[in-house]
Amino acid sequence: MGMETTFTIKQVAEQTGISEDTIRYYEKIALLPKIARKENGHRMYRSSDMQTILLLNCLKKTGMSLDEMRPFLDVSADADPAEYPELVQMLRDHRANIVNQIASLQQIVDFVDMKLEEGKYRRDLSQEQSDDCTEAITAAEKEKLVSTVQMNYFPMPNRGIE
Amino acid sequence: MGMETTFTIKQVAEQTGISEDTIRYYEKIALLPKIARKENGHRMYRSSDMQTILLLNCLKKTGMSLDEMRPFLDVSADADPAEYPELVQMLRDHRANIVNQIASLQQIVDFVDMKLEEGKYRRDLSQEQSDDCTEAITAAEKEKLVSTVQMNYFPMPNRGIE
DNA sequence: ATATAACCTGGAGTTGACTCCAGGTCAAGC
DNA sequence: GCTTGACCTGGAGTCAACTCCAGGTTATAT
Repeated sequence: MGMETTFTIKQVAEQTGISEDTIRYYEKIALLPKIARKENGHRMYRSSDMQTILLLNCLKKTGMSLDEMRPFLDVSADADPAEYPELVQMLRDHRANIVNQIASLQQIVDFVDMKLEEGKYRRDLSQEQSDDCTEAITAAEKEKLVSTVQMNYFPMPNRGIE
Repeated sequence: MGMETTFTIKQVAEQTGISEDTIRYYEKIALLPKIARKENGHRMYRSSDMQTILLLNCLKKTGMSLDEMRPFLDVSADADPAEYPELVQMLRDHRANIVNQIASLQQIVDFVDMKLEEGKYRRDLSQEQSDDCTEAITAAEKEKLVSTVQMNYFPMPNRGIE
């Protein structure tokens, strides 16, 4: 019968790179659901639990606090999101923030790449779009006599560090 | 002669939304350079200082620790980056992380949007690309019987919440 | 039989990033 | 002359997010 494969906490820790203590901590503060136990009391993680842990870690890296993550998990778990329209708005807002942040980071990277190549810089369209971040970087860069650069995304530039 | 306009700490706090205490703290831990003083000892911020503060705030929002920000500030300040190739690599790495993160967030948002529209979902190419984050989400979503979705960036979807 | 290893719990300790406070200076207004 | 407000300093306090630990159980290996 459908015996789902499960993992020990050690395995989960190894595979996710997150410490056992932290994983237990996430359960303690209810970021993870109650994990099922074996007869001996040891936790048995299902792969969906592991995915949730990875998701937490990912959201954390985007600067989200553990508390802020709860709604994300709710939507992922309850699967009934039409009930929470403001939650969806939160998701959208957070994405918008991240979009702005990456734009800013992209500019920093472009800036650095540019300096490496000394002189070879391309200037293109400067789109509208406003967030403290983008402003911060464009303005900071202007101080160094570099104008706004185009933002390009997925194709990692990899321009010669030669 | 070139009298640059300066700002009081209060003004900087108001304009950046960051508290005076925090601004002083950043100087204390040398994330900001020594800020010039007036005769009476009060700090005089130049607009480049303000931009640096905004940059710090922006990087913070992307989940970077204050310590990790230091190299970014060095490159921005010293303007001599060919000396630090591993620093450039750091920048690239961080950007790559963020790119992956936004891809993941995009998928979450798409997922939620999809659920709102109940049934109308588009499935496109699923690119390669690997990061715990993207894996976490795609796998988590598969659990809910939703397949990988295409990532689209700047045009905010804004599909009817109707 | 016993040691080793993987797990458990509750709670204390640590770290990073602020945030608050007491006590003091200085300049302007009443 | 005195109060008010904006600033200063050093240091203590707070909060989130871990991280560590002591003391205990159970399963496997020698």
